[in-house]
Amino acid sequence: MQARIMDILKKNQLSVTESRKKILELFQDNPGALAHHDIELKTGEKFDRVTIYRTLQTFVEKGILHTIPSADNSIRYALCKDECTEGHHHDNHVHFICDKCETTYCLEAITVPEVKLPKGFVPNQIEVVVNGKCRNCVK
Amino acid sequence: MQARIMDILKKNQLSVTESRKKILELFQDNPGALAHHDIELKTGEKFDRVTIYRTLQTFVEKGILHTIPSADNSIRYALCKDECTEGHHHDNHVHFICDKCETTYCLEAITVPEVKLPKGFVPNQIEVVVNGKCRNCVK
DNA sequence: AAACATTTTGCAACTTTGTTGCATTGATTT
DNA sequence: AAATCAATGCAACAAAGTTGCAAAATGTTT
Ligand SMILES: [Mn+2]
Ligand SMILES: [Mn+2]
Ligand SMILES: [Zn+2]
Ligand SMILES: [Zn+2]
Repeated sequence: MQARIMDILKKNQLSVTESRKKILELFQDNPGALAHHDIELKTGEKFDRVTIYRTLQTFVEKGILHTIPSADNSIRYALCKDECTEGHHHDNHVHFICDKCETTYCLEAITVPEVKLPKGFVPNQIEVVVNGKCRNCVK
Repeated sequence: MQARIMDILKKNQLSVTESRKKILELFQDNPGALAHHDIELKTGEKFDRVTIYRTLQTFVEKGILHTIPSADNSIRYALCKDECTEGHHHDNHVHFICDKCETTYCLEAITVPEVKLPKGFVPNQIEVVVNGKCRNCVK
């Protein structure tokens, strides 16, 4: 695990710091996505809020994390697969946000469908976010 | 136009106030979606920020406006079609956010595609948001 | 392993965004 | 036009996000 984390940082030419290690570790240990606020809680006052903002920003730029849009004003972040590189994300999978437990899943196996657009519109990225009950909350 | 606006408010049993009329008017005159901040600007200090928050909230609850998720922490709002009612939205169309001019379009003609989910996940709502260049910015 | 150069961090100060309670104002009903 | 009820604006706050800068940590060179 620890090795994996170092690798990711090294590969992206990022210096290995406490906060970066800890935050990456959080994402590796957590099944779902995390919002800024979740990270603040889970790191327990250990790092400054500003550091967390900057770390997340760096990770997104480097292609280590991707963002998941939402209609509740709290962007969620999740680990990218290896194909993502600096400035070039390829996270074309569907995301699922549970209405009950709020867990956000990367459904890696479900790729986003084709979408036909009106004449003149040129797509760059397509986000598909599904809300509903997750497998733990459905019952 | 003015008639239309009164109708909408009346139909939803909302009292007809300056702010509600003005904000609805904004949405009718604007082709795309608007974020809270846009509305503040376009109404020019005329209404209290709190009033705008509450008006938007009311309109969403009543099925007059729907929200469009984004990954930039600013929810956009757009007019619903007539089928939407209190607590029951049916805005199952694709949204397009232009990377250049930031305009957000409701592509009413494009309905959201089917999405197969893993076993145990029960969908409630599906949001499809496309980023790219709009017909005015492409060229 | 020390000294140097370069990043990253934490703090402070600030801006922006969002929330809540309450008195005043405004809209609707009689 | 009075009475009733709902919506607004204000104040005071809480939460989220930004920026500049000195101090600390990291990586690199000797
Ligand atoms: Mn994902
Ligand atoms: Mn729409
Ligand atoms: Zn759940
Ligand atoms: Zn455009």
